[in-house]
Amino acid sequence: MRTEPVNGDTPALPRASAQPRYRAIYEALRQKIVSGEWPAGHRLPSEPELARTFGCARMTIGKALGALADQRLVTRRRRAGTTVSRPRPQESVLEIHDIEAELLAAGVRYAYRSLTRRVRRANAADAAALGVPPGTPVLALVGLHLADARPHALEERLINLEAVPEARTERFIGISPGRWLLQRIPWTEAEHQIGALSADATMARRLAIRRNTACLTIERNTWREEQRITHVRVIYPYDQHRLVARFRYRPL
Amino acid sequence: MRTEPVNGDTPALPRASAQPRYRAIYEALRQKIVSGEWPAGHRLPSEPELARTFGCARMTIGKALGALADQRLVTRRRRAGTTVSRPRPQESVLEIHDIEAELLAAGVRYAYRSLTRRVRRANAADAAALGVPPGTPVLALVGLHLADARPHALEERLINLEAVPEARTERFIGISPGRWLLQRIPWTEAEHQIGALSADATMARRLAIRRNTACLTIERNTWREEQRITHVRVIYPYDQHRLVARFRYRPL
DNA sequence: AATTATAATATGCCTAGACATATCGGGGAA
DNA sequence: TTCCCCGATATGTCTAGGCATATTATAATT
Repeated sequence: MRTEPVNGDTPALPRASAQPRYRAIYEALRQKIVSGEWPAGHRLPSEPELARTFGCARMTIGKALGALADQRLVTRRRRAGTTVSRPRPQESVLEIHDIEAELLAAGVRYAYRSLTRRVRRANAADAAALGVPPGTPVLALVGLHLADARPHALEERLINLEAVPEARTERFIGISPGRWLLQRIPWTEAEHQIGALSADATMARRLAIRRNTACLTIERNTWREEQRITHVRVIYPYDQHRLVARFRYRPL
Repeated sequence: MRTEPVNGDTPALPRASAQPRYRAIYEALRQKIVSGEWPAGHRLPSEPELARTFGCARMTIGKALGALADQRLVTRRRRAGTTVSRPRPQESVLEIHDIEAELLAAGVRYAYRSLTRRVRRANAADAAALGVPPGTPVLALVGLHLADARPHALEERLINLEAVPEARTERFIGISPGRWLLQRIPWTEAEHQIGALSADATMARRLAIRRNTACLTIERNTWREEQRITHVRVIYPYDQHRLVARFRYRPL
């Protein structure tokens, strides 16, 4: 297929084409699949065969097929070969962003206002939410994310002071606790729960909305290896905010 | 570092260890980062250096470093080298599953009940939701996802009949429209919006909940290449359902 | 001092060949 | 027939070496 030998015995791709070879192959194979020419269950040619067809080394084919497998477009099994997957399950991923970054990206003036701040030993509720033994020292924060000086989201946060002792004296002036934590602690695991609730009187007052307005809630737990770092619940008035995510086929 | 030569001149890893070498290297480097031994901004040794240290080929190191880069733990730039990234942004991904698969996984009896079904030419609202010109033939469906014979979620769906003409005569008995579509059409792109709303009278009746209950909504648009396939809005009573997602560091 | 060429360096991509491993099929033994 | 072993096959991983390209540091020039 390819017809441009170069110097040496292994032509190292003097391509005028801007994209690497494995990607061109990835695109070509992907096209066969999404066009329907290769339906679900169709078996692709073997790596050595494709290598002959495309005139490249087997490893290059392997890289392209590996990418297709990463995208779940094909399934690969030794001896059985590579087959087109069933249409992908109705399952996708939603990115959950840092509120501050999100607002800044939208060109809005962002601020965080701390409402309450308490250092205490974890009570039963704290212990359950944060997943630490009762009595563990925690920092409990409530604050407001402001967009152009208007309430945008309400945040209720617990920080495990055993994991982050520096937080005990931090005042969170001009920086949100989320940002502050991220500049210090890399998390290795996170759990999210998304739900809905009707605003109670306190939430309504703080967010400047009517009582019983339907709100979106996001709870997030983060770990660093085995240690719990923080638990946070963010409450968004539904009419001001929607989580949006778009998933196009990633061109690698 | 490695001390077991094999036959030939290129020992092809007769490892007793179950994991491939590039993964062991990935783990070793990752440990340095998440432990804090290599803080953000730290520059890693170059590929040739690491290859000497670990006693393997440069390509194997490249695979391990590439994996770290995929996980956003490091940043790689030519000539500049590989550096430890800033702690990852507060951003994550949430998996949105097929309702049916989700319920089955939870060991619950699942059923779909069709409530209304209309074939029509797209009115203004249809056209806006589905993103097709007004007048395009569409199939409008409303149905209920049942868990153990109790209402679990309400689904409002539009299907573009130009993209999926077979849907015109399909009755969706015993199979949900989502499932049915997925068995036919692979989608290549999807957009999700998550929001909250208060149940109106109709929703409340269909879902057997009280009016004004806060509900979670998920809207999803899917494309196949450039063509719109379907638009769906699913409404979950908040007290019956939460979206949960957990993200641990993926061991490759 | 500011700008521009140049060399060095680290990653990115590729090749050809090799051994490793899972698994599918078929043939032979119980 | 049923079970087990064994060869064939396709992918998984690895090596050693090479050219390509972006970027940075340095030297030369204006």
